[in-house]
Amino acid sequence: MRDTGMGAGLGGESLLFLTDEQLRQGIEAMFFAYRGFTADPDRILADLAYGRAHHRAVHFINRAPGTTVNNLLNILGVTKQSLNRVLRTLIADGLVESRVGQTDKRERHLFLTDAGHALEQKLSDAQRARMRTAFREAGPDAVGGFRRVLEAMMDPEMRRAYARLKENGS
Amino acid sequence: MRDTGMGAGLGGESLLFLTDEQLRQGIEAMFFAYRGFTADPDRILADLAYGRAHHRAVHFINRAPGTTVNNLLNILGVTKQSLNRVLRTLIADGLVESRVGQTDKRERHLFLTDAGHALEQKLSDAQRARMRTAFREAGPDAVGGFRRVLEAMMDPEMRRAYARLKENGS
DNA sequence: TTGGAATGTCAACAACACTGACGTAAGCTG
DNA sequence: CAGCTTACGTCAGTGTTGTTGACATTCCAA
Repeated sequence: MRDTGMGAGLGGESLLFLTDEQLRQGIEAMFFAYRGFTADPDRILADLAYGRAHHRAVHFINRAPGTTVNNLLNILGVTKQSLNRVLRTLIADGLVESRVGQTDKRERHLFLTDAGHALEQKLSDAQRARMRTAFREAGPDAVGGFRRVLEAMMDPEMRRAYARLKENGS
Repeated sequence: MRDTGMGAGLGGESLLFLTDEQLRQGIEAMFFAYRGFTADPDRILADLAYGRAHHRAVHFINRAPGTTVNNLLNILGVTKQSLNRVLRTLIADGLVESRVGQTDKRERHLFLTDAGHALEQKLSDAQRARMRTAFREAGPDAVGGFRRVLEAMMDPEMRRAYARLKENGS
């Protein structure tokens, strides 16, 4: 509060992007964009009697193969009961394999089966296609800004999880 | 397909942001950021026995006072039955007023009451605070890119709705 | 004026989140 | 070894939010 905008050595006029109206537009942009973001996978999932929760599980198991249930729980931010319902169907349908840990036998390590990889591919192809189009349309500079704002919007804990996954993938 | 990246006169190296890995990171950034985006209002709503759907309804009624149920339906992208349940509780609790249309008596025009405005203020204060922090952290250029990418990610119909709201607010 | 389209409401159901309680197996610690 | 904790799974119950289906009201046009 009581920030007149001259604190960080920024000229007052460059703070136009912090007006309430600009912030509201950012909020609405997030809302509408997220709908587009999930629309394509949702259509695919609807035919398979799966939902968004299954998509998320498959995505992160693919991203971090061998991850434990607890780890996945923290990333997804749901209760174990909720995740368990999803994992049970994925394992029953042969998309995910759960292996007892070698060093710690209490842990279950999760892997995608071939069928699981096929679904993951199908879902992420659709989602990446939209992301690719959006990135191409907006250009490289915009993509950098996009990523910086999103990162700043995350809870600190999620920012760490996100950073860990980034290292994982590169 | 078969786009070698030289089409629009861009050098090959500036297309690094379109690699699968970059796209995956964009996807995960959206996922984690959206969680942060909704976290603060969710906390407030939990105490009031309301959910995200109530927040969305209140937000857009505030944004376009007098809007019809049908109009709100299109913006929110849910069935009228789903919206109706939410509106019913909001009206019963005295946060929203529903007035029968003058020219077309089938329509209901929606308005926030004083109590409704108070809730909207409380929710959007929290959400704007996070957005403001993120915008400030990322800087004005990043905000422009953020908005451009999000806009490109929307379904065309939602992009139009978004543009209409923007004009409305300015 | 009659029949269809548009608008909105009520009822029932499914997906997915939550809490709370409990059970089992495995690891850790005094 | 005994007792505590951790990791995972499950059962039962509840709430929000989405869905379809059926229906009433109102408007408009043939």
